[in-house]
Amino acid sequence: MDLFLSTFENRIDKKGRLSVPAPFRAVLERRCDPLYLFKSLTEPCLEGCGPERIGQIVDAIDSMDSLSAEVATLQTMLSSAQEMKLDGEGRMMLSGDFIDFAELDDMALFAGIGRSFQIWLPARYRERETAARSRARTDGLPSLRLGGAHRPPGDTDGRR
Amino acid sequence: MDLFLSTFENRIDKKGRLSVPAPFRAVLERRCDPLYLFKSLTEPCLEGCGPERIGQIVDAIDSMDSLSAEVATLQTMLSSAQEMKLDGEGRMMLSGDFIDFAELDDMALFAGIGRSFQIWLPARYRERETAARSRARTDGLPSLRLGGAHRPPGDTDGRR
DNA sequence: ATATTTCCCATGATATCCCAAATAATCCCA
DNA sequence: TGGGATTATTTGGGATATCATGGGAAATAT
Repeated sequence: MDLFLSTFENRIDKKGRLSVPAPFRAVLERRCDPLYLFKSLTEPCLEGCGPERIGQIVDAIDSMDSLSAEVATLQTMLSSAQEMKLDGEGRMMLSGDFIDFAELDDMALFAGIGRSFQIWLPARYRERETAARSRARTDGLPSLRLGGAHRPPGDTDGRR
Repeated sequence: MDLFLSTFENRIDKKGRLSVPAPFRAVLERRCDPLYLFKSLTEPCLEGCGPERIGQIVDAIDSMDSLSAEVATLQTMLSSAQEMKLDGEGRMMLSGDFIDFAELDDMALFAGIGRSFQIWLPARYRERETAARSRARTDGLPSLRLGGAHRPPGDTDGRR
């Protein structure tokens, strides 16, 4: 299973183009997946993912009560989602809406978080990162249990 | 699975014509589907879809008690539905009834929500989006099953 | 006949494609 | 292990194509 990991910082040129980091492109290309971006529901950043995540949202909507507030929320995600077409060099064009929403100017930070990634204003991402780390120090770590079944024998605990 | 995603804001010209966003047209053309519009049952907007969705509504009605109130409601959707014909440039003409119902003036906002899309007065759509986002921040996100292969292996859906 | 609607072409704005330069990462051999 | 060479990646800019929009003319209806 290949995942989106690590962070990358790329420039947004004056035409609004932004290179998708080559390792992220490689993940998508291997799966022959197009890239989707949408506005995060809870944070000032963009989320990037493949089609399976979008499909989950569509299916969830179909299986829910169409009058519920939750459906409206999921619809908001879809309405902000775009299939990004990449040019020959692996760049995408960010719409003005995306740029405004994430408050980007000339640099964008890609943060891989496994099955998806986020795009942040670099300064804001770093604030968040230090805040999260200091929270971890005072509040302790969230409980992490790594997949019990497929751990090699001899591995005694699931903490990092 | 190609879907209606993202939002587009287009002008209604003085002849009453409105361009259907090219990506939405592409979805319909690929399937050789005509476009249907009908009045939303629950909100002041128009719904757009292909024939399969209309068929679903018809089937739902057939399978229900024909005297129920729900059937009457669903029939309302069908009776407001129109097959839209597009001109060579991909524009449609909205009837006065549609314009009044969605309270449109000179701009229309298309919001893709997967298998269908909606047409809103832009300002009204934005209110609704803002409300959904603040709800998501306070109430949290609707639970989506993540990670689970939720699709049989070998299913090629979702790829370009 | 008059008002609409449909078809057709023109235009400007914007996205896409294509090639080249600059930067960063990797390799290879001493 | 160091350092130069090679390759991969990111960035820039000009040319081309696509799309939304506007208006005139032809067709249709009232």
